[in-house]
Amino acid sequence: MKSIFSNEESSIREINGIFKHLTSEEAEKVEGERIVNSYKRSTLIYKEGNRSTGVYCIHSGTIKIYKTGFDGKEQIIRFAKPGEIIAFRSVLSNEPACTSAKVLEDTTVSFVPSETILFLVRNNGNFALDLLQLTCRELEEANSYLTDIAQKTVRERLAEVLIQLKEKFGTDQSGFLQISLTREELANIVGTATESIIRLLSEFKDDKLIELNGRKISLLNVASLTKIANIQH
Amino acid sequence: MKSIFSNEESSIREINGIFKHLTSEEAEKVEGERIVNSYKRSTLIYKEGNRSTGVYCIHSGTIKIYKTGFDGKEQIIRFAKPGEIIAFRSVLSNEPACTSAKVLEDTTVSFVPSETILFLVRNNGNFALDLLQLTCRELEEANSYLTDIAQKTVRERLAEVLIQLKEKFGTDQSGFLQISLTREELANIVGTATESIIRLLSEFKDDKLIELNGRKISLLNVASLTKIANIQH
DNA sequence: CGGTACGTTGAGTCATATCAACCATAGTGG
DNA sequence: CCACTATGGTTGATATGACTCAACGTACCG
Repeated sequence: MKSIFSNEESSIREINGIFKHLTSEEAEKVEGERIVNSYKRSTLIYKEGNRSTGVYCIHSGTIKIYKTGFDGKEQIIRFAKPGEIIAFRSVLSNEPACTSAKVLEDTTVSFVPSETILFLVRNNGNFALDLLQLTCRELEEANSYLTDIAQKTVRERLAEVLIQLKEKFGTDQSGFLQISLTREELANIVGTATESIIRLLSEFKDDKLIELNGRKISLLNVASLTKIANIQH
Repeated sequence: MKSIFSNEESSIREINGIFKHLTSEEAEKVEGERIVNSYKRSTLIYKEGNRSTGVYCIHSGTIKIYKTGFDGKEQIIRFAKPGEIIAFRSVLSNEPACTSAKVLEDTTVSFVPSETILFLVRNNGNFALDLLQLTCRELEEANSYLTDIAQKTVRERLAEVLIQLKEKFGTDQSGFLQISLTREELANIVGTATESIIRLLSEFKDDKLIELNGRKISLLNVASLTKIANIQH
């Protein structure tokens, strides 16, 4: 496991794939302009409606990105983990943030100012292309999940979300997902009520598809879950 | 109203805003490489799973972009009208298309090969930035609609969709929306069953919120519809 | 020790999906 | 010119998934 220190000392090009095509001078410029910060669990990094003054490259920890719906209910859009960047949409489109970001697991980030990012986009075509691919990937995921929410049942979506969480965060030695979410947060990903999540998790548990230990979840039968989720390949 | 001919003859920079920052030489390059095509209603322009070899800039007509869900049901992601481009996601990320595009109203498009687009991204930072803003705008819309589908009722979403259609396509002299959709297509935007759309449209009609004439829809009381839609500003 | 946040369960309700029947229209082919 | 078929629209009856509300348990924290 890398310490925060080793991350701070390593080059920005290694920390975050998005910077892989920077020239040495560009990388040095970013090194000089980035600001490393640490945030504790529950810290709000940025808030819907505010302008972003830069992007955050995540060194360590986990962050949830969510939108607040009409009645204040949050819809989790995605999670960000080490190697990913957040707030780039607001920076690139020069508009207020349309999501909020809150720390799930204590995190260390590099803040890179908007002007630096925009400078790089204008001056390094490969960097621009990498960013475009990043936004396009997110766009694809958003459209795909849109279709799922519109067409699948809550049960199917929960199975799918569990599988995605496993793919994204992996498992510890005991097989438990390496992400800890409240039932309410799970509900806010799937797009349902907390009680529905609780009942479905119990069902999955009774059916020996998963194992539960407080907030820890282990997938016992991915094949069956995949079938339940109706995942297309 | 512009004729197809005048569109073909006008500069690509005027036809599509995305090209507004091209240099004269770049614009000329695009002029030389684009291929103008016309498609009749119901033509499939590209299909989910296939690779795109370029983007399509729409001169005239309307196109629906949709994903096919697990059981074959289509989810309409967006509509494209003159001045917009389609298939850029697949081109930029160099992946198979994750949506299909079908002609709703006879259309004329300029096909611009992938290599041309990628060349421009790499060589013109402002073009890259414009494309980034375009993808970011779509990303925002996708996330926003994701939240709506997850949290709002069908009734709320239908009201919202009707308002969005009015904003995007406008109305004719009689006040009818300038887009003609089947009940099934409406259902495939809102993410519900055809029968539900029919019933809700009748309700709205009974409540004097809309007027119906076959597929033609006129919004009589946008204020009430906005309230029903719970649209946040 | 009281407070707060989270988790769980049961009961009742409602919005929406599903199923089925039917009508209208238009295009097709013999 | 007429059956034939396909497509789209409508309505009613019924089923049910999921939400809401309410009560209660648990655990941690100051």
